[in-house]
Amino acid sequence: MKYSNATNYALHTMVYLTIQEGEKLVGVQELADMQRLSPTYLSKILTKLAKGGLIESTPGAKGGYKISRTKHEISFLDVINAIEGDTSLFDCTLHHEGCLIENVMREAEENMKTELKSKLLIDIAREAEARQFKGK
Amino acid sequence: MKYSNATNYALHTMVYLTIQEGEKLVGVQELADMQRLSPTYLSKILTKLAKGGLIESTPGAKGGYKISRTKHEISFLDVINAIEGDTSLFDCTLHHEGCLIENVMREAEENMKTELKSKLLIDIAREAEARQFKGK
DNA sequence: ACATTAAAGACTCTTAATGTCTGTAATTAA
DNA sequence: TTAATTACAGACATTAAGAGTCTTTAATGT
Ligand code: SF4
Ligand code: SF4
Repeated sequence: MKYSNATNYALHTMVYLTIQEGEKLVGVQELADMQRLSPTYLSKILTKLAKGGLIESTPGAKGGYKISRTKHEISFLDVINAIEGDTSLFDCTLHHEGCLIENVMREAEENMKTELKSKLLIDIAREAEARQFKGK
Repeated sequence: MKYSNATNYALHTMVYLTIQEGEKLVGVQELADMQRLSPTYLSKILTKLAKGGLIESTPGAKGGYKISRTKHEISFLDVINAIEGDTSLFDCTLHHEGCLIENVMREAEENMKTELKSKLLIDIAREAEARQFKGK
């Protein structure tokens, strides 16, 4: 029970794209080099992010990816959901009416997700930039 | 990224054992029937719970399982950890100094876990009994 | 036209989860 | 002492998901 590596790659990618300035397009090659991944593999992850509306892609020469226009609202949860899907961690298919076990699990998971929803990429990106500026 | 079925089985088993009265021993056969599982498979799960100190086993004829003496302190988190291990959900092996991504993920996970730690089996068991009593 | 780039899909490989089967050791009952 | 019952351990098979590669297609700019 772990988050997939793909989620990790997606988060790195998203932070990287968030930091980019202006409308500059970044190709999958650059993103893959940064994380030492195969471009084709990362490509699938990027497609998921694009389908989730978190990034925008431009095909063709000089094409690439850039962060979505909703840049300032994208949370960690958004990224995770785009990759992992937004299914519940605890999946009892039976769903008995008013199940106490499900209630506990769901509530706990909810606590995690509200936290992930409150953390925005833009904040992390700013913090990362600030550190770099301080030379730390 | 889901909790394993084993965790589900473990939770049901633990609630069931918590509800048992006195020191009555319950065999794996009964526990397996209850959940419509193969006894041998459930046996492995029970062994994990026993190793985790959540239940106590007695071998031999008339043997079986009963809830641990720490009955009143066992939380959902205890059960989950006994089955899934207590590793982190987000496993970046690199662990860069002061990583912002890890910080966010760890904090969110912590929120879930504190919730799971606060929920005790005994409370769920009591609630379940109360419902039964009310005929609901 | 040609080079570049994202997108899609088929495919393989690896790993973890799920589950079965068989045998062993401990305990009780006869 | 023997037999039945039960937990425990380990080998094994099956399945499902994740991780990753390769090839082809479509879109875009030069
Ligand atoms: S009681 Fe809850 S967890 Fe158990 S089978 Fe029913 S719905 Fe699932
Ligand atoms: S920055 Fe954080 S998440 Fe990324 S590789 Fe380093 S430790 Fe892992």
